[in-house]
Amino acid sequence: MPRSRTRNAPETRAAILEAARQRFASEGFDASLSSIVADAGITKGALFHHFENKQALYLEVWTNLQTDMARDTQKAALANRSPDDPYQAILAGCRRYLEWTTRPDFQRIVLIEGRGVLGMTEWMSNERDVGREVVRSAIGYLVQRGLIADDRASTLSVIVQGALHGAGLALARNIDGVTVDSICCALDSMLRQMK
Amino acid sequence: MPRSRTRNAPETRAAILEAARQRFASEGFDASLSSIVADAGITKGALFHHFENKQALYLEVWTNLQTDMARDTQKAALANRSPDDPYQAILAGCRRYLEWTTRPDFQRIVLIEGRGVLGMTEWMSNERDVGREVVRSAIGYLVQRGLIADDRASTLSVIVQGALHGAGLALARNIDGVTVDSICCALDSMLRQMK
DNA sequence: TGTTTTTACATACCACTGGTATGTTAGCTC
DNA sequence: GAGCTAACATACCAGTGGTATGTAAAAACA
Repeated sequence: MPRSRTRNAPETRAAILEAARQRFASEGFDASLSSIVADAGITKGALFHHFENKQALYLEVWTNLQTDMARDTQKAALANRSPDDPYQAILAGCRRYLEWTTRPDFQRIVLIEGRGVLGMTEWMSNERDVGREVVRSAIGYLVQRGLIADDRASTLSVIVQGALHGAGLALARNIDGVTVDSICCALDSMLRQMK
Repeated sequence: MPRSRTRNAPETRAAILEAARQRFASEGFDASLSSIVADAGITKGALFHHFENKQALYLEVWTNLQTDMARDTQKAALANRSPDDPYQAILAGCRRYLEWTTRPDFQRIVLIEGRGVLGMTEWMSNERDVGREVVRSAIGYLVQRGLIADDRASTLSVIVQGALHGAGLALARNIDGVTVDSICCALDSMLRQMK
């Protein structure tokens, strides 16, 4: 039933995004727009007024989750800086990231479906990969300290990001022998041995 | 136009799979079944006779690519065994895997869309992850040699797999400073320092 | 050999989807 | 207070995955 209250564009937009996040999290991209607009209490007209198409809506949900995670992860890292151990902060960020991978909406929307929905063009070419930027800046921090060679930073970044990604998925899948602690332990020695 | 030749189930099935692989590689899961059956020279009746639904068709295309890659990778590893350096074989396998990540169909179907299409249930719960088995057996080889602790094998496996995955995607995305050689070099030191 | 059953498709059709074209109304501008 | 625009609602459409049904050939069986 369409809402009777006076119009309020930002509120409507937020309602759509929230409904979409929940539907996409539970049913994936296949979640119908009809169900989303019903949850949001509006109609398809409103949805297509605020978003160009279904992909654009998904992109915004995906981006929001991604940036929230990045911000939170970076916050955790900064809060755990230690003057005599540069790795402490990064490892704290890793641990925080692993917490995010336990969130069902993050799992499905960011880890599982996102890349496929956004497609080759969106996902592969552009610089929307916020996670990579975070890892990259963490590695840059180690480069600054002289702990990693400058020309290896890019390669090590993608490897660390991939490792974190795989570890998060493994946690989500409850793979035997893989725990948050076992991962953090492995990452610890892995990072400290990188040069 | 439906084919006029006498019926041949395996051939029809193969034609569907081949047409599906090409369409899924170029247009993604959104590729319509109409276009696939047209390419294969049959009708939707035949397709739904051989496959339960679109997902099942995709699953088979995905599985075939995955197993082909696994076989090829393992072959490359075995062909490069060296009596005095156990890492040689594994690194050869890694290099071969990176070659696979340059194939457009492998990129899109396995690396990008697969996990999303198959969905949480198929992808997360079951043991269809052939890549993980390959990495796991490689790590198991190092465990046998006493180079890695047994209880760390699982965790290190998911990390190595994730690193390879991320590296492959980075190559596909042409990220600055990331080359096959830079990755192999990083993996080399990473593997040798694992314990 | 004649009959029945099953396999391997083709055809016709349907519910539903994302998306569009067209209203309609509240609020702001001048 | 006339005109314009933002913010929706409504009605509709082409195309989709999927199904129900038809059918001919092969295989199984008598």
